[in-house]
Amino acid sequence: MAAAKPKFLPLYQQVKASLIKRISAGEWPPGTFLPSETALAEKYGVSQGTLRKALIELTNERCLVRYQGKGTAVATFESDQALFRFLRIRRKDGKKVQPVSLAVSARADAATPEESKELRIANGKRVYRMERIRLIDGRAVVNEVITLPLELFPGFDSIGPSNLPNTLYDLYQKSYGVIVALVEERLDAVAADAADAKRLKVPLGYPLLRILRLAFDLKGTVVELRDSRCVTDSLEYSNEIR
Amino acid sequence: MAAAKPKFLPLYQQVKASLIKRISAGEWPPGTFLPSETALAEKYGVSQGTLRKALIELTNERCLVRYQGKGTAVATFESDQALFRFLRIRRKDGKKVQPVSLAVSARADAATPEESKELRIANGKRVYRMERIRLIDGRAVVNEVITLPLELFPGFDSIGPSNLPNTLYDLYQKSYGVIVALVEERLDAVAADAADAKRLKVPLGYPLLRILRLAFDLKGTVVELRDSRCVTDSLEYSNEIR
DNA sequence: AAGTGGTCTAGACCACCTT
DNA sequence: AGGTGGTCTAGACCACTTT
Repeated sequence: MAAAKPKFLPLYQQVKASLIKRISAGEWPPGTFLPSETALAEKYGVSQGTLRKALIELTNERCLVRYQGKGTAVATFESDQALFRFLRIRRKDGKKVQPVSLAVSARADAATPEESKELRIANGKRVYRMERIRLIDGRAVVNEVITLPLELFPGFDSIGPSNLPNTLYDLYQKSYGVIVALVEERLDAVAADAADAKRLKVPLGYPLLRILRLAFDLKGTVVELRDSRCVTDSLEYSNEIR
Repeated sequence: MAAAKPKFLPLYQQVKASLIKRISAGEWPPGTFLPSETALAEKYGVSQGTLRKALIELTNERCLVRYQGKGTAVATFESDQALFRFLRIRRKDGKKVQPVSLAVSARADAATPEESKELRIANGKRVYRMERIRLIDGRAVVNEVITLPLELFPGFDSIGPSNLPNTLYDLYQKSYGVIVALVEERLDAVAADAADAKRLKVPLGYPLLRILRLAFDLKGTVVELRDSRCVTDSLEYSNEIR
């Protein structure tokens, strides 16, 4: 292309940024296919190789899925791979687990100072707060509080506590167009408090693995705060660092 | 119908495998530069683009570092970025820490059944076992046991316990050509035992974050087992999932 | 000015999926 | 057979580092 640009940003980065914007805007809903490489490349006025580079980066970032012979689709949270993408809890023998969730409470409320800070919203803004227990093999092993900024999830409080699905990220994406692209987790060891002891049926002071999670969308906005306290008798948190 | 799958390995993957082999063999020691893309491409009889694809993958896997205008070098563990690559422990305010190590004991021994299993070596093979404490801000916060298969580190037992450097991976690489390319960590919460209590100056039963780490080299061989038990009063384990 | 990696192009062919 | 993404090539030009 002959457009003289004072920009330093490589062409494929510009294309990538544009694609992120269009995907975020819902131009291609989750699970649907983008136009082919050749078609997109022509629309953008770049070569197929340049466009491909943008698509490959978005694929590496789990935003797209490419199928040889079929096309390129916007990623969903439905596939098995995606389901376990953010779930680092495993059995100590290495086997994967699919926890069952049990809602304890769920309601809209004003954000606590800590929630405001973590979610990066103004103090006292309205949030939706869910408490739930997660069971593995019928035993309560996770005591969890999930907080959402209501601004990003209008009408979320009209969903009854008992109607919440097991996999929330799929709901966020399908109903609100909120795509969780990155989570940040901070772990430490804590002693079980009275609520933990009651809900998880462990003695007071029992060592729990605490996981504080922040979820970010494609543009880097914080979309969820999650505080999980886990009994790790038969479970462990598994991580790979390359 | 047992359809024999015709193995099709792309050219750039073959080149990549060959480069891994040559780097592992020490043909280009850590920190030194490889021949230029054009030179390597000609030697392999492939196009520059194909060779570049191999180099870029190795760069993504932190095995190489590419400098525009200068060349491509074998990565080391010296840079600040590399130093913190496997260190996920941070202060709770997010600040990085550089722990100081204090050797408690270090000696060769026969592998315990658990060590054999984790290191994937025959039962009773000789290992080198190091116990150490790690201090942050002068306070003992990590109680750690590190086990190495002596076969991979001949003569390691001749290093005195007090001569061990703070950053072991740099030593592995420089003295034994062992490049740690990937670590796998499994975390849980445990209660402090008598040894923990004494060394970390916490009450018996105090909640500790336990990190079991396996380190792998470029070819996927287990090269180190590390069992760390951490006081997380002012520290946390930080992780990002994409 | 020369050499390196980084971007971009255009075209060929291969592997895979669908019709 | 036709379309899709995956690999491979050859060449051009740009950005950066060194001489």
